[in-house]
Amino acid sequence: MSDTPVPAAPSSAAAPKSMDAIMALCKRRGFVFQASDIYGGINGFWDYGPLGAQLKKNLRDAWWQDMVMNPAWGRKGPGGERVRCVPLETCIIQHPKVWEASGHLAGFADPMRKCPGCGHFVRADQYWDTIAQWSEWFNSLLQEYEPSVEGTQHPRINAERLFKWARGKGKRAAPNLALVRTPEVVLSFVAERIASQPASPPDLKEMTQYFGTAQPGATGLQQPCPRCGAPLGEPAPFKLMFETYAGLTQSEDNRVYLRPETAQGVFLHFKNVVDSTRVRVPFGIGNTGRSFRNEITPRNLTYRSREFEQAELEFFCHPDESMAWYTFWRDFRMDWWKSLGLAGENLILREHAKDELSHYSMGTSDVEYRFPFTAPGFGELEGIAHRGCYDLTQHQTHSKVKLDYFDTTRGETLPNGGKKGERYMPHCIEPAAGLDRGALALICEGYTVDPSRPSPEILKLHPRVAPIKAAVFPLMDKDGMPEVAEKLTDDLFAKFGKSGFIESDAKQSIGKRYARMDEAGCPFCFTIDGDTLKDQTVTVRDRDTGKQERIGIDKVSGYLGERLG
RNA sequence: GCGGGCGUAGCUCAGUGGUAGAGCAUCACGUUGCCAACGUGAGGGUCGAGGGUUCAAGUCCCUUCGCCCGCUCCA
Repeated sequence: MSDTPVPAAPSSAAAPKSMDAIMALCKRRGFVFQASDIYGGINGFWDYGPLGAQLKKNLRDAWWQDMVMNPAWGRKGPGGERVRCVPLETCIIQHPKVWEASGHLAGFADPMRKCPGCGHFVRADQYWDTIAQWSEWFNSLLQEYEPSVEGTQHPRINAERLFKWARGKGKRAAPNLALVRTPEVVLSFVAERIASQPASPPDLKEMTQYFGTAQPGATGLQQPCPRCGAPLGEPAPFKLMFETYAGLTQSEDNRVYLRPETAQGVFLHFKNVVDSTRVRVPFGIGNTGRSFRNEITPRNLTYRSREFEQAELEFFCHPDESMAWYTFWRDFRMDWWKSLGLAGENLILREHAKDELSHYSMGTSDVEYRFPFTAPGFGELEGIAHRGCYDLTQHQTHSKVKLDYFDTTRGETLPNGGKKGERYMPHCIEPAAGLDRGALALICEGYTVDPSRPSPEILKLHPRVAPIKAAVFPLMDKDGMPEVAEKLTDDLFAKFGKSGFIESDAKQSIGKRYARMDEAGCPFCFTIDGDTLKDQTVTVRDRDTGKQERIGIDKVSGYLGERLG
């Protein structure tokens, strides 16, 4: 160690963490590997190494514990009652009609049109909306039109102004637009069109297509790219759901889909759960599992991958209470992520604007984390959506099975003191978390470079999720210390092995062993030294501060138990 | 899908057509004994993959795969 003064570590806001350094650590220490690595990798798929697998399992277990087994840490719901949830585990492949009912099939099969000029994708069914709202050149060109003849949709054109636009502004805004490339030719086709059918002049849409077409006789009218003006290619369905076949033949009849979200499996069993479990609305059903989306652009390690794991709760309640439950879960989910170490300004709750909501949603919030690759912006960790009664209603309609609920605690009071009951379609609040994104956020948040320490890279994982719970080191590999260390290791394994590794290492210098544990995110190291043999005490070293204290060897498991949460 | 950058040891990277390299890490032995100590040694590479040019390719050309960044997409 040098004696030269070390400058204070820059604050996290001033120096964004290096994603490259985080990725190197992930691979070096076995958190994340590229899937099919030795075959060159496969785009959009990532595997977890030993530490990553355990980190993610700890995150999943924490979710399971805090959302299903002891929901919301025992917080009372809006009505003052205990929150009730039950677990469920549903298949990745479900009946294909499920995705028809949920809207995923239609939504996912949207034909996309690709621009050969700039590679831009446009949804075929939203072409005119897109061009009117987003296209710079279109809106610039629009200003060159004369006002339309009163009472018609047909703008009048002024060939001279359009020509000037094509030679000037158009060149920059829409370099590939036919009108810009060959204005004389295009304008002559337009003049021809107007002269041939004076009774029905071209409207704005037709005119726009003329401007995007170099040879209408040869190609027919084409639709120009909203970005660069080149004629868009043929619509092709862009399927965001993975497909396969269940059965002997690869026929249309046997086509099935890998689920793009776990939630639908839960809705399908709403009635089964009510009928088989003594639950009453309000209650929740929790489900974790893999989902699949054929993302166009997988990016940023596990942040957007094509196979990922969700942890979703579908919480069913009476429509009148739904907003209160929405608020309840939204606030709890934020607190939950904070409790795992994502405290501070890197975590925000973002309420969606009205125009951002799905047509059925009465409110949606995202828990968002400032990842190094999104900074200064944020990336979604979890969405908490008020889905109304949309899903149950959809499945009721498509399956023709009644999914409404008869609530015997509501309705008029009967003469005998009971309630008449009320039949209604429950509303659903859905906190849906991405476990891979969560694990990645924990790694990014924990990753710390402290140049003042001899081992600058530290992974400050919360003890509850840390894959290595503790390390036991004999200071020297002799004089009876290894034997004491081995006994303590066995003891800690028995007590804490279910939630993480207990490391033990006698090789190399103590500093090197501490440093290795810092980088792997191990929160506590217990060191057996010469004094241990005399007075039965060990030193505890804290990962985040490097500070040490001395405790009795018989107090170690209690000490650890308190802090692992 | 487009544009740009990159791909050489576990990690970070050098290598300017002519013998495959360094630091760190890993392992062994010795020394040391509370913060990546020191010494000596060892293992580890189809230079992402395939093809081409050349007497000769990590290096030049083509194709392809993957990662990163910017667009784009994200029901």
